[in-house]
Amino acid sequence: MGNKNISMAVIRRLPKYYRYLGDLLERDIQRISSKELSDIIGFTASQIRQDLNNFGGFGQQGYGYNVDALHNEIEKILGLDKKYNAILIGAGNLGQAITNYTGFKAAGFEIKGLFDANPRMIGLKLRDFEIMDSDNLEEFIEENDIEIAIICIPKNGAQEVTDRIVKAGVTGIWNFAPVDLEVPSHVIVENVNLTESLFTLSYLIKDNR
Amino acid sequence: MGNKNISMAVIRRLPKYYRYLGDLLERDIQRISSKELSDIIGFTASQIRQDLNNFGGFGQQGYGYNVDALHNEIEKILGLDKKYNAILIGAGNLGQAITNYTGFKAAGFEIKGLFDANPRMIGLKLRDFEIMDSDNLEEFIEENDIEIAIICIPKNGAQEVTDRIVKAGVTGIWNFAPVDLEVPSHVIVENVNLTESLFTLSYLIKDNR
DNA sequence: TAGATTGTTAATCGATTAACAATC
DNA sequence: TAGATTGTTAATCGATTAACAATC
Repeated sequence: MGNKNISMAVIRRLPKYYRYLGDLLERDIQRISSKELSDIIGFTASQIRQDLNNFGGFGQQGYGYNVDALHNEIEKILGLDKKYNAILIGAGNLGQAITNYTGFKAAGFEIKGLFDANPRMIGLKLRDFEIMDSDNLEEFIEENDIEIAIICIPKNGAQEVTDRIVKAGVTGIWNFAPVDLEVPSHVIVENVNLTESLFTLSYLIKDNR
Repeated sequence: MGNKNISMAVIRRLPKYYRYLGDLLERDIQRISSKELSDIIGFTASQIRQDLNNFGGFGQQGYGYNVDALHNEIEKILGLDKKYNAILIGAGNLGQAITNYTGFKAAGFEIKGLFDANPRMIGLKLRDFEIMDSDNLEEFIEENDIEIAIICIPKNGAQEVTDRIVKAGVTGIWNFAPVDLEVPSHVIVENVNLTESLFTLSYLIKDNR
């Protein structure tokens, strides 16, 4: 498990490389040097070469990088070629928006079911799914080999639900609840904390005006 | 404008301090040392003291920090006591979820209007708002002293809309479109890039299993 | 006062940038 | 081959951690 300790700073730049390389592909650009990529992506050429060389020597001296090949390499590095079964917990406004989010396909995440604790939500249809009762979470996770859960419930129930789904076998969580979930070390949590983002914006604006 | 160059690393920890201090307040805890806070928040005590001392000496030797006072200080530092007029552009799934998001009040952001470019959306009611035509963006921004825009439109139109609203007076953007917007230096952009977050999760899971 | 804990300086660690030999 | 650009080592910069005198 795991490569030779890639730093989080590097990991968080990978999706950006992937996106910019995708843009270049759309514009039919075949080849790019670290210097040219630097100009459009905003990292230094040196950093780009350092970052990429954590994973392999994808370039060629005197030439640069083949856009398509590098795009493919990063796709593999990010694990976008792998498939994962996922569920979404909390079918409120945000949960519904996330359910309709088109980015899952690219990441190989397939939502297999939606859950909510609110009796008024249970049974409602959203996309191809009937919203299920959170009581049945464990059973569903075990029967459908669910690895990933997307948590879109309020702060309060989040830790309890996390404990249950982790016990049932979930090893990755995309967490939209504004809490730092406690999980065993084999479980990965990626947080999207809208409040923290908004407060950061507030700070920067105040500081700016 | 601006303090003595606070690093982004520090700024992004501030909302977390604020949140944990709020939790302590709810539990009626009056006083906390950097060591105790370290135990619950996960930063080192040393880092906590360093961070806070960028903004002032809020503690007292031999005592620690008064939770309520510190919470208030950080509130001011984050600019949560200030009011900002905002609009939301792109009233699709995500835009609707964001519109209903309760965190704005805490940040002092008041949504004054919703916009969409899709003729089928224009005129529809969402919360207290009738969705307006994006054509009227400039007029509305100028007449209502809008400082902040929340961008929830697809990647493609985002830069064009940004150029228009910045010209009309917007100085802060909460951007949910998966693009790096180009803005003049007086404009602040805070990105929430769901795809980048999801891809990071994908990497970590792949690397983990 | 004695004990506790801050504020702050100094030391360490890690990440970014610069430089350049290797090589296509 | 000559020119360009990588891969990689070394230098720098910045952020985190440790240490401790100041002080409540």
